Amino acid sequence: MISQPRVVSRSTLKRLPLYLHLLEKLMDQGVENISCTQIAQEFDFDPTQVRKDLETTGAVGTARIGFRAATLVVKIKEFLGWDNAHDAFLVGAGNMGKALLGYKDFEKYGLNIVAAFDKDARKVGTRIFNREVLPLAKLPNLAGRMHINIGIVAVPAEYAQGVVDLMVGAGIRAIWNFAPAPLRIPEGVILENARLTQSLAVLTNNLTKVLRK
Amino acid sequence: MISQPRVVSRSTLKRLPLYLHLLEKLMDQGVENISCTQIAQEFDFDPTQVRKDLETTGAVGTARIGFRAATLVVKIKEFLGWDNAHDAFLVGAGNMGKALLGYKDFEKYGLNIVAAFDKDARKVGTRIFNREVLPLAKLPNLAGRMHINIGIVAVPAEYAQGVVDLMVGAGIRAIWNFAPAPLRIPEGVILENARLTQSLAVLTNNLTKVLRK
DNA sequence: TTTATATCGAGAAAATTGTATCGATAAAAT
DNA sequence: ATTTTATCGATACAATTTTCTCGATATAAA
Ligand SMILES: NC(=O)c1ccc[n+]([C@@H]2O[C@H](COP(=O)([O-])OP(=O)(O)OC[C@H]3O[C@@H](n4cnc5c(N)ncnc54)[C@H](O)[C@@H]3O)[C@@H](O)[C@H]2O)c1
Ligand SMILES: NC(=O)c1ccc[n+]([C@@H]2O[C@H](COP(=O)([O-])OP(=O)(O)OC[C@H]3O[C@@H](n4cnc5c(N)ncnc54)[C@H](O)[C@@H]3O)[C@@H](O)[C@H]2O)c1
Repeated sequence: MISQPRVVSRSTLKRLPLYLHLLEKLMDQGVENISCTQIAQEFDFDPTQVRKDLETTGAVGTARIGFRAATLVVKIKEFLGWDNAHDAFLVGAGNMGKALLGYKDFEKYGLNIVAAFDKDARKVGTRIFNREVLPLAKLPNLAGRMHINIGIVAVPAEYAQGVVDLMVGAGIRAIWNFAPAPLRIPEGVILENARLTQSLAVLTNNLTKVLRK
Repeated sequence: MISQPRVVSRSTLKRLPLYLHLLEKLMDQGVENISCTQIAQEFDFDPTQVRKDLETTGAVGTARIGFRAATLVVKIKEFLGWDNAHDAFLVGAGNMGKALLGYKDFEKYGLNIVAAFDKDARKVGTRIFNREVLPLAKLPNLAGRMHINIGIVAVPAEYAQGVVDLMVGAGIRAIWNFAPAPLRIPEGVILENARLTQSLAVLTNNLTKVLRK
């Protein structure tokens, strides 16, 4: 069995997908081996940092050669839980919900959205990117029967807590939240916020500083 | 003039929008003053951390009372550059592009997407959420004339670098990138990646760890 | 009025994260 | 065959970020 480090920093975790995207691109181009130095150059990171990040996945390299790209991809995917797809329910088939439903690459990232839910009667019964839009009332029962672990929240902020409570009650273990609202979850449930506004904040703050000069 | 601290950490910058969302919610409920302790409780942060974050915006509180919510909102928005809207161009009117075009709250966050561009002839000429979809060839000229500072990249990864080069050539100063590709930009241009897969990586890694137990 | 308490603001301490150094090793160059 | 070079892996060091401590202050309670 592979023994993994007990703690991984969030920063490391967030850099791993970057490496993965790069590795897949390079492999398409026929690259077989890659060094931390090369990876670091692509992102303007420190090579040692890359090495440490890769170390957490359990990958081992060889001096003067680097790491085998194929092995690295497998190791990173394993580590992130992207080797087996997790089935997920999405609630809120609005603009963002539709974009997520239409994103084919999620399968590569271990995410398989199997159904959507909405409270809008006009949306219920339609199909979006080949997934049925179901009434919210059906979520608890279905989530249990289908062993759904991941719930995606794409409803307006004021309804987000209600949706989360429903999901948690239905046995969902991990929540990916797109609403800009602080959510309360019970111990043991995983909450991850995909906050676009945080990213935007960094952008506009930097831009403002540059423009003020 | 308000003298701002020279350096703000990215972490602080990313927490500020969280506070802002909370403050706006609380103000709707009639709250006038709020302490760092209260804010910290909402997010499970350390109160001192919140106090330091708020300090960077130039806000000052009073002992035993806390901060005036209204002042805090203004200060944070000022600091993030969300007090005046920045006009932006969006390239790639696909699933994600449409979601972004349809997001009304961006105005609150200082972002005003004024036009969309796409290379797909079937999309060009249509309107999405009341914004025209224009051919890519028109971008350089229009960006200059309209003094566009922000470019949003929502095209598939393999085309992202090309779009960025076009934007930079057109004088765009800041790029918000949604494609999972490492991009090269010249000195002085701001690049911010809105990488959803990073957030997903944290979620699935945590979930995998829990499920393995 | 006096005392208790919550909070700010500043600075110190601790923890975390990132960077540099160095020996070992494997390939390439001489 | 020997030297040089690139890289890994381990460890030490540095920077940053978070958390703790404490005095000052403003309100509320006694
Ligand atoms: N669109 C974006 O680009 C964007 C960007 C950042 C954040 N977000 C956030 O994502 C969330 C969704 O945004 P959107 O643009 O898709 O909004 P939207 O209004 O287009 O869609 C919301 C959908 O949720 C449904 N809904 C509302 N309440 C519900 C409930 N209680 N149960 C089930 N369904 C419910 C609505 O019927 C609608 O279909 C919001 O919280 C928004 O702030 C969106
Ligand atoms: N949809 C999602 O939920 C999601 C999530 C994460 C990341 N992303 C990323 O966002 C980007 C867009 O994703 P999407 O789902 O909207 O894809 P999409 O295929 O739906 O849309 C892409 C759009 O870009 C246009 N386009 C392609 N090349 C172009 C070019 N050179 N110039 C101008 N327009 C061009 C296409 O015509 C299309 O309209 C991708 O890089 C994707 O990886 C999307």
